[in-house]
Amino acid sequence: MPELPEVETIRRDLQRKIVGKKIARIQVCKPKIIKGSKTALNKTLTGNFFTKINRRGKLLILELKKGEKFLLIHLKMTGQLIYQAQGKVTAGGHGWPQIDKLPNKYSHIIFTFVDRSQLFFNDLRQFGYMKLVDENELQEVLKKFGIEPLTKGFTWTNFQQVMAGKKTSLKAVLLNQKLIAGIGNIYADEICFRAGVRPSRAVNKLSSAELRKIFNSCNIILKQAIKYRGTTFNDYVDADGNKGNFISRLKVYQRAGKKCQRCRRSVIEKIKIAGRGTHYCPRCQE
DNA sequence: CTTCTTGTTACTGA
DNA sequence: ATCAGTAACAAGAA
Repeated sequence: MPELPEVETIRRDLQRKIVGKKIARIQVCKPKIIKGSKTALNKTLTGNFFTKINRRGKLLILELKKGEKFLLIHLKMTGQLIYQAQGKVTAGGHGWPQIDKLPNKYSHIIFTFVDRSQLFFNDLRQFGYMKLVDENELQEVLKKFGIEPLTKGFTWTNFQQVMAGKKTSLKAVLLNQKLIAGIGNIYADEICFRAGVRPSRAVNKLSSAELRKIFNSCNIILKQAIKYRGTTFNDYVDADGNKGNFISRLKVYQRAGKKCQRCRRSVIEKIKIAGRGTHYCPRCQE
């Protein structure tokens, strides 16, 4: 699932690959992916180019020339953005092709640039979307996001303020995009493990020391995951179609029933919190 | 066949 | 106001 580290990896890839490249045409194979007017989107994008690729939480914000319009892209669970130069198979690594020949049956939107290179929006479950917005609409959307990890605003003081008085579980708070932006199910579990705190704990019952560990773990886990270009469990790939490498560093997520690598004694348990599968070590997490 | 998975929003009931 | 729980969206894996 693309969470902050995966979306950030794609953002950096696209920033390098498509900024300044003139769009020749857009094929909309699955209209429902586009929220709002399809003709307006087509008209605005064709012949235009992106000047900058930004991100807020798990949302990509592609800025168009003169900054008057923005293309929002959310990948939800199974969305992919894969860029290919004309006639080139860029995917692979170890000589094995990791993606199908594109477009495939999940390629719902296709951008073709004037140099004949292409950007494919693939989405198996079709939950992801694209939306064209103006500056005002963008600000409305951005208002709903909580503090952004790995930025200047993600301070210990702000973090404490966000957590203050929350009676709900730590897991629910970490997943709540209105409080902290960008953390999803994988990294929420990994952050709790690193902090040594059970995700089921009520936030208002956590000590200041525990909160501090959670704050530090947010920074370390997310930074590390970006360094490893994200986690591929099912569908996530970067803009070249390559898998992320963080999966080998996962300590609890998808390790239910396996021995904890830290204490080497307990077995990772899986329960449901806030409606989500939640993994933790009963010995390492209090 | 059923159940589970996940990001987000919407809705209901406490 | 605040929170928990669930349905919905879709498709595939087990």
